[in-house]
Amino acid sequence: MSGETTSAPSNFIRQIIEKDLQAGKHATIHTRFPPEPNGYLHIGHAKSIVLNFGIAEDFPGSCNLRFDDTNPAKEEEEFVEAIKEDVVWLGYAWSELRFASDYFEQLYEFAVELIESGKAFVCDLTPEQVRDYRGTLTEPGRESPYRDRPVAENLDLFRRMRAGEFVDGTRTLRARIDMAAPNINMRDPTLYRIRHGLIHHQTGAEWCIYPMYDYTHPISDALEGITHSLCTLEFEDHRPLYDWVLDNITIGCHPRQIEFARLNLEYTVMSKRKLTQLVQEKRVYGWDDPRMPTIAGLRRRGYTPESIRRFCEAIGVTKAEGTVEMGVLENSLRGHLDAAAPRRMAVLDPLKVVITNFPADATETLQAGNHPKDESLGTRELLLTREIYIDRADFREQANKKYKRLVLDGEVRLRNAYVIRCNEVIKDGAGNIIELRCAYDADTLGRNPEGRKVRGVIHWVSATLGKKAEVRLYDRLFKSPEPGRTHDFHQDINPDSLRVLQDCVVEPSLAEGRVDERFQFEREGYFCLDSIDSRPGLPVFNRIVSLRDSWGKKADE
RNA sequence: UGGGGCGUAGCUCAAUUGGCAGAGCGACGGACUCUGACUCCGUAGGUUGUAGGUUCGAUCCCUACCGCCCCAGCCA
Repeated sequence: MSGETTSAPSNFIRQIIEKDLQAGKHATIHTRFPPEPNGYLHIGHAKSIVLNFGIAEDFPGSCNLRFDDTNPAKEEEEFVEAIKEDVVWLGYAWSELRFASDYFEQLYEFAVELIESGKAFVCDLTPEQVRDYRGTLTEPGRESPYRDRPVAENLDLFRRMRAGEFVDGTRTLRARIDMAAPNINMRDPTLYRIRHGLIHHQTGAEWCIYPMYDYTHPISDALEGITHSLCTLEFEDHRPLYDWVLDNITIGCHPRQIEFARLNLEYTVMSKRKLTQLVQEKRVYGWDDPRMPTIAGLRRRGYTPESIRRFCEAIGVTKAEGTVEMGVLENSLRGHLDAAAPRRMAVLDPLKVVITNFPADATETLQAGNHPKDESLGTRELLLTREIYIDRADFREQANKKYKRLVLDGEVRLRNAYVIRCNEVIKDGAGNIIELRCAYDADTLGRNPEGRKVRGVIHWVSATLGKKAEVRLYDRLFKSPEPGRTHDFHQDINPDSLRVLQDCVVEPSLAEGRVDERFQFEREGYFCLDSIDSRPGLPVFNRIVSLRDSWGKKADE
């Protein structure tokens, strides 16, 4: 499934890079995407991926995938693999695959250098004391009593920290910067902490001290020759520390950190903490639940990599934080699939129609184009029989003139087939409509009837030859555009985010569908086979997104 | 109340760095149509957060306010 490639729109980061290139600062551009493997990637990460990999593609240059794996308490191999799969699925190839843990030895050596130059010290304060000494937003902090330890003692203590001589929480390595700095990140930040008993997914039990993000990230970037280190806004305060680290060690590279606003999407949550909760509390079926804003969820839902890339380019990159309407994501999929998806017919809420003047045992084979505007997508055969299903919503006993589907004593066209007239409505004892009796006009295949206009077109499937299917309709996971804005986000969970339709009937050609195919069910939306639950005998379709519907919005029912 | 950021149409973003405030999406209306889709045409929508100042001229420069976001993990 391919689409046209449009070049990514410019943004302030690309402009900075262009200027740096013109100024001769760099020969080529190197970026990186640095996820922490403590959860699955979501659509917000996609924004960063498209930005970083997109820049590497366009300038051109390279982009590494680097796992920021400095906290083994939260990280797992499962997430490493899931993240790699997501990046590949989005259509990108990293230049090099790295782990921050690849640099643990070098990180240690740079820490020794900082100690030797008097820029770092081993601190014996407890976590509570450190918090106390740090001061507040408005008051300066106090210097640690261990701040002026002799270099030799610091060296010895740090070596013994590594050797495992001290208990968790008893000592840290701290940068020696300025406890009175108005930027709290500069108040002698922690560089290393002690963590015994953890099995790191990459380094096993080799280390019992782990470096902090603020120390690890700039060095990892520099070691990889990154030219532009792109991150989200909350790290803006950390940039002085990023620069301080690189300015105070012997390293021949100083990447430029540039911050941009993270993505917020209406009617969903994007924080890993909340997504993890949804999974653990079983509010969804897993990280890949089709209602989740994770890449895995969107993939299972049926979103195409192309549509996600389009979306990321459409929303732009700035420093102004905002919330993007869900419709923008949906439209990116519609735009891609309208051009690319073959059309099919599926009846989601079947109502039997007997075509009384159609021979009982006959089957008429009709040719139908797979796409109204693209003949290259070919044609398929439709099987018309005496008994068919139409959607319950496509019939009313009476309706006003704006309603252009089937009414009693009215006509409608069966998509790709004939015009029928409804002559009789059959009801059960309770007054429910259970069947329609219609007659077809044999002279209306591929042409309009003489002397009258039939405005409506509805979809249908043979009742005897159609295949049973389950269809899952998804709605937004939350009822509120900003879940948890003023309260606990659980209160905003939409109880009707999943509707399962068991008795759907689809045209026979859909029985052979493959998981990676997307279809437009005409007049309904875009659908794909569920990759997990679909079975040969009972296909399960996910509705990726409905068709735009300007009718439903107008007050009618 | 310290520090760092951000305020342009309903949403997301532009505006050649001081020269008539635009686009896409959405909304609304219409045309077309064997998908109430797609496509096409059109309309509405703005005190550029507010108030001053500089200037012939300010979204842009200056000042002061206002609002929102982030920061006091041995998380990232």
